[in-house]
Amino acid sequence: MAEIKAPKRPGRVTIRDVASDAGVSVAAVSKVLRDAYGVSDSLREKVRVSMDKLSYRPLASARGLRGRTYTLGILFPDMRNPFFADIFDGVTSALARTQYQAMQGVSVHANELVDAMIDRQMDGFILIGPNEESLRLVALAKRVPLVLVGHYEPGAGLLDTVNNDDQLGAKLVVRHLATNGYRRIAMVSLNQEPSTIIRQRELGYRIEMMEQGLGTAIQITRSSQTLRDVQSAIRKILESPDRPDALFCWTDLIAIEAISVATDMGLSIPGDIAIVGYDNTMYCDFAQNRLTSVDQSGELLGLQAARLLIERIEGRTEAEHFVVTPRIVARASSRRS
Amino acid sequence: MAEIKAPKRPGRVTIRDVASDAGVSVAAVSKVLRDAYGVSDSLREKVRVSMDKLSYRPLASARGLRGRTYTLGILFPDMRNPFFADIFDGVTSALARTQYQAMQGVSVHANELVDAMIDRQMDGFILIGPNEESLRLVALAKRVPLVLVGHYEPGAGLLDTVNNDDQLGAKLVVRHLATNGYRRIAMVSLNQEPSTIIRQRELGYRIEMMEQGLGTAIQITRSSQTLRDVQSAIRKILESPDRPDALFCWTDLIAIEAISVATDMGLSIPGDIAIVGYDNTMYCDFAQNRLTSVDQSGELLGLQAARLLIERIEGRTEAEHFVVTPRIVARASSRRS
DNA sequence: CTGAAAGCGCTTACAG
DNA sequence: CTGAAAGCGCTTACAG
Repeated sequence: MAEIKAPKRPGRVTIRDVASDAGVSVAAVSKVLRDAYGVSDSLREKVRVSMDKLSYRPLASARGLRGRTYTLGILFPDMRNPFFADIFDGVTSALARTQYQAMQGVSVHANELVDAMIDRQMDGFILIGPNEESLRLVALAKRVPLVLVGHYEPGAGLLDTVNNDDQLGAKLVVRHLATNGYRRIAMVSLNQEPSTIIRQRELGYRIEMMEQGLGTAIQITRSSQTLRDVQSAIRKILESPDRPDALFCWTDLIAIEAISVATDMGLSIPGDIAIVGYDNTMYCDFAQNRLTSVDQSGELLGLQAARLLIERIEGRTEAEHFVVTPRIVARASSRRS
Repeated sequence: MAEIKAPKRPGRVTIRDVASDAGVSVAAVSKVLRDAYGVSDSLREKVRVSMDKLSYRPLASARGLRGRTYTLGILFPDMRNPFFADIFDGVTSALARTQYQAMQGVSVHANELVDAMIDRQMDGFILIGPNEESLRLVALAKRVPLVLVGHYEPGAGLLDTVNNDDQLGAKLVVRHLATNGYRRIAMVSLNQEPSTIIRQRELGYRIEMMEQGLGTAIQITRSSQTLRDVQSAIRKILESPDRPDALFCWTDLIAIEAISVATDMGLSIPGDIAIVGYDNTMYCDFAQNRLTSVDQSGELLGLQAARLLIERIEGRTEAEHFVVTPRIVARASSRRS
């Protein structure tokens, strides 16, 4: 008739085991766990020893029921843009010496996934290049700590943002191309409406084209991100009678596809057409691409995003907006010999 | 003096709210949630209505404390290999109509991350190309449902595996190259010890080289995955006095780097050197690569992995090992004109 | 500084 | 078929 407490999670060491091993209360162990004050050094030491001895690991979801889970959600709009790996590297290194752990999610529309992650008690979120409307993002920030990478939301005091100066980046591209003698510079952009960074790049492109006296050559083509759409959009541009002599693509992956289409059509790069990307990903350096691109330090952006998010979670209430200055990295794809 | 129950999670609708709204017990709502039997249609209906009305979402971590969290961990060894995106697409589509949600993690060594994810109550794991030793993986499978993609573990009855026939894939490559007149076919492999799929590819390469009477030309170079190491390894191969006339790279990303190095050195592809990859990722099709590769249907692998994992979680105990037959996709990088 | 008790939002036996 | 109670592993006030 003994009371039977079947351990559901076989072998899992709980806070109770640690407490009894150390000869202290459960609450004391919890305090040591959270680095809370009000524990003597000797008690802390005893608990630490027991935790090590028993290889104790706190169950995040149990902690989350009252406090934090020390889990951050990092959301990407897709898995194929190589730039995101750079950002992720930054996040990883920022988290390395903390007790926070990153879980990633991938979804074109972050909304549902964020809800699912909130159900799973994430402490906060980094949204990379979110395709959501600003209003939704601001509403979300009311519920949970939020940092946006690649989305302008200057007015909002509820959330932090991390960006490069996209307008400047686009200007640098146009300036570089104009300096190299290109005139009919077209831009390949993205047709996702809420993307504020794309709009900034378009704006920078327009402004600098005017500045360079090339206003009449302004031509923006907006395409989805699917390989099929991108290819047909680019093909259409390159087949037009008044073919541009330079193509500014909003991200490297598109630029690489543009190189492919142009090559397929027998056009020489940069003789017949210059091609420039954005993000300066590893593919730019490959000899088959030699792609001029704008470096926006993805790793730095990721690092700052993680830092800002943790600060938020730990209590900061004023918004911070981190901006890095981009620089152009010229390669053969846009240099007239 | 009224009892104050401060709602910690402001605005969160709980199972209790639903129960009182529907006029039933908390246990009844839980049963509807879990699709458990022993609930009348009318009760179920009442509960459903209340859940919708209140926009109720169960808190996964609270569920996890006793039952499941309906969360799967998908672990990748890195974020830069484009093949993993194909696998992920398959996982995503398999999960679309289920209540399971995938969270991704990225880590060269899955071990620590899996522990962190177990702390976060994931119901099971898909490990993509794990770099862990078999013993550790088997031990892990004793603790939690586990499916391996890209790792052979035939003996183990505790875990499921999903693979393409890597040995056959490598044979197809050698056969294709030999048919196209290449003789000195070298292989660029990976120096990570526990990788069973790489060993299978090496084995297939060796066997088929012998088969083709090219045994004396067998040459395997093992490199790490860092850009730097890969480039210097390939450069060394291509600069050697008895330069191979074909390079079989264990994954597309390496092959693309090989194209870069060869191009840099002024070698023509496929005239001076043929290059073949593995995985048939989207980059193979680009005109600047035109890379021959082995298609192993990443999406199908991901789909099967997700299916097997859910089956495991829901009770299957015998192991299943899914194998897809690879096929070679020939492109210009290995075709002598 | 330390600990007993209540509670987070669910699920799980167990009665009825 | 339905529900009251105990419990999952933690944290949080609150006493002492």
